Amino acid sequence: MARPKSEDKRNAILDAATRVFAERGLTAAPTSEISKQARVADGTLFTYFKTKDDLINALYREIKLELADAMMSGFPRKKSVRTRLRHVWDAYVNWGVTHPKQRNVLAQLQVSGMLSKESIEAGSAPFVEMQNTIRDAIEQHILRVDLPIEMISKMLGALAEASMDLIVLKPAMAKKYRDGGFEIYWAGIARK
Amino acid sequence: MARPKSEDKRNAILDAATRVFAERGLTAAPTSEISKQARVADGTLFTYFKTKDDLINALYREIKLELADAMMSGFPRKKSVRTRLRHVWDAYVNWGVTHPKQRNVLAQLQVSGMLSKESIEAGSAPFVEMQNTIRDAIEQHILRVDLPIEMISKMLGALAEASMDLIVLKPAMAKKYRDGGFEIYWAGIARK
DNA sequence: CGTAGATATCTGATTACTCACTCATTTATA
DNA sequence: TATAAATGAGTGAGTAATCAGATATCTACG
Repeated sequence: MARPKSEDKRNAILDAATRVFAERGLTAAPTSEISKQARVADGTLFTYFKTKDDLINALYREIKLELADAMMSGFPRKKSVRTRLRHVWDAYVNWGVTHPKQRNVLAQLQVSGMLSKESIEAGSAPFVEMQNTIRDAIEQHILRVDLPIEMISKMLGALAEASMDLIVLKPAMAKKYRDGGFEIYWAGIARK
Repeated sequence: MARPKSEDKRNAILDAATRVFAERGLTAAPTSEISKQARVADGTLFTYFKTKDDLINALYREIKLELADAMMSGFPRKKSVRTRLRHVWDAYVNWGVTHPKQRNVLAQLQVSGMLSKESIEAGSAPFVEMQNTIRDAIEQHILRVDLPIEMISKMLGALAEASMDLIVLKPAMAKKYRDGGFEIYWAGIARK
């Protein structure tokens, strides 16, 4: 290899893409604006990502990985189910509130229909540990027996996202929303 | 007025827009494709909606109104809080499942940043009765006192949307998801 | 009832513009 | 010195919106 690709440039492009996508929307954002903000020439973007679609898929994987890192670092494997879920909840909500652009882009990506099967698969891979926690919980009869496993994780995501929306709207109430959200979740899924 | 605009044509355009937006995405959808599917000339679209942006905002209001109709028709004003919320839940979930394109477009619109303040206001106006129900419930101490009112409605929306996603994924489990979703919601917000 | 005129809609070719991507040339690194 | 990356003007494919001419519908009047 005569001249290697630069990891820095790749990251600069992904960073710029996050900003521009968040600001202008996935399809309305011109690649020229992304290369400009990344301080590379228009053509350079295409040596790192063959097409805009490629860039979008790569960005999705990148952000998902970041999120998984944030959620799974310090995961209390040995603690109670409630504690483990609470950890996931807090890490998720805190990440979302502190990374609004990434969260926004992720939301756009998930409804865009531009993600390949492979990207979607790759994106959900880092979250297996959470799935295991929930399986555990069901086997231990801590949760209502009549709830399918996929509901438990889906509802956590839904309520956490809703809590983030509220926190962004009224940051002063952050603690109340974060705690209250988890209370609703836990009371909703746990056995009496 | 020499020649009146036709309500039929307007509706045909809005209908076509729903289909095309759902299929191709808000910004990727060409107005020419919309006029084609509506069986009017390219120019005609612009006598009914000055700009594409106008069309988008009008469509948002239209769909929101439909949804409000579906949710509030047959609303059991005199029944218990639980029954009233259950009515709203079922109507919402059923509408979403039977109107997947409208639901998809609505989701796109809400994160698009293309909606005017007026449209957003107009869109939420028809849902006041639901807000009143929740206010009632809080005053009657049926719900946990520590939950802010905006959380109650936000979480209903979030859990209902999540339930719809699951139903679309596995239609055979529709009843289980719809009932289970509401159970989680009610157990989450109600006093013990 | 029928006709004329006024006015607005309808049409689709055209316009002005934007964008993803290419490519010939220059530059940096193994 | 060989090779790949970097550059940015250029290309072709689209796109929202316009506009001049054709057409439909309304009102007024005989």
